[in-house]
Amino acid sequence: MLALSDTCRAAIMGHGGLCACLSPSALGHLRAIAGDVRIEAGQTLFQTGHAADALFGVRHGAVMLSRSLDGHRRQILSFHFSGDMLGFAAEGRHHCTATALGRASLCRIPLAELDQDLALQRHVHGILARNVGQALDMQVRLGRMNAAERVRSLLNELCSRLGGGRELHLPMRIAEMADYLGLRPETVSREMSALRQAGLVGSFSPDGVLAITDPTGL
Amino acid sequence: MLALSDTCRAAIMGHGGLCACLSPSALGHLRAIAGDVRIEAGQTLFQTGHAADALFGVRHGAVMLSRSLDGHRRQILSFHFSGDMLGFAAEGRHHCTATALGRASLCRIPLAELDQDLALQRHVHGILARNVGQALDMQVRLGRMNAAERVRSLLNELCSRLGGGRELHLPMRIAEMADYLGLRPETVSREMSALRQAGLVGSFSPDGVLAITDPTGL
DNA sequence: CGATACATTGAGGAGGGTCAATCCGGGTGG
DNA sequence: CCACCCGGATTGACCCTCCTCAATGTATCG
Repeated sequence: MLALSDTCRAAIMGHGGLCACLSPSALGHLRAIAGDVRIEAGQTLFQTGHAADALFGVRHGAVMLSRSLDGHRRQILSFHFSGDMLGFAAEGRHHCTATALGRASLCRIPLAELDQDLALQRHVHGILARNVGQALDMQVRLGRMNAAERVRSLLNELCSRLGGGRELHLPMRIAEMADYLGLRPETVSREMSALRQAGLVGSFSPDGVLAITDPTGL
Repeated sequence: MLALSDTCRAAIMGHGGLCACLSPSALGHLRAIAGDVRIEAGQTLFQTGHAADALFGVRHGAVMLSRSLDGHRRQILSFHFSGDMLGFAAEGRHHCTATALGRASLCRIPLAELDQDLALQRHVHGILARNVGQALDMQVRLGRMNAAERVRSLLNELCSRLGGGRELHLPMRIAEMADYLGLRPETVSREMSALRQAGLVGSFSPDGVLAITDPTGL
């Protein structure tokens, strides 16, 4: 098992990552206080309304945050990959549910520990501010983009966040993309087919690998 | 002119307000560092991309945050009323534009001052976390609600935030509601008419006053 | 009193939802 | 090794919600 600092450094994210831009001494402290969590695909890390007593950093795998409306309408709020943080809550209660998209491992930083560390606290504040910015991006997507634009912008986002050049490894299924974009799975599939016919992407293999034929064209 | 503490105390908001839950001594300090800003209807407080060097608290009036897509598609991200804070930015740049809905007065807290005050900083962190929660509410609205549900939830939100019992004073026009809800003005108007015919709301006078006939029915 | 700005209402059309059939790859069991 | 099954992606046909465009109503202001 890799040490916390190693796994977090391994994350490419220049921004948004927790450990990426911490000093060695701060990293040492963080390693001392951070716990370890592993969850299987589909399991939840926390649920809406649960008490929030820790922040989490994704080491490996992918986690999604979601909320459901009257039980059968689901809105996926965000995807979190290696190096990303999640678990921010207001008034001590989680306002969404965190579910693993595949097997995932995370580090766990108790809020009590966070209160002790001023530098870490400021760092987390910056991450939180960026989270707000991403939430606003989503509002524009959901409020003012049509289906084709939504799918393209999602692929763009995933390309830049997951890297991987011409092979985009999607950790989620069409159904999750749809619930993230405010669309139906059929609509997402149709738009993907349109992109394929336009020569921008290749085939979408069932193990989640999508070939990006024309990265700039997206 | 009212003193800062007075005007902020006047704000009813139990949560989300800046001054509401500060101790008298903290309030004194805040009054010492906070500046004063007044803007006319339609004027902007800051714009996307501008350097962010201060937070703002609404004293009187209403302010909206918005972002525009290719110039002619606008998404309104949030409305801010008396007692609300705005101006949170990531990496020192504003990621949206703040526009006054009517004549508005605000207090201005330089970020440099904020760095000095630990208690205030923690307080602001809490407000920021709540802002994230509201942004997630919007994602559910925009992604998974139909037109009727969006309009009703907006009216509900405004009722609870603006108070005023059976007379809801709307500081924005139909066009702004539409750009907030991801709809067209005509659609919002139609849904309002439907609520009127259902007996839930009364007439919508051109000065922005909407009679709430059945507050619980919403 | 006309002019302007905005809300309202109507008619028609398009985008995306809904439902159902089909396809496709992988796993299972004979 | 092959038939079968199963979950999910794909595709098609149809329909409904919301958008679009245009006309009308209405209050405010010069």
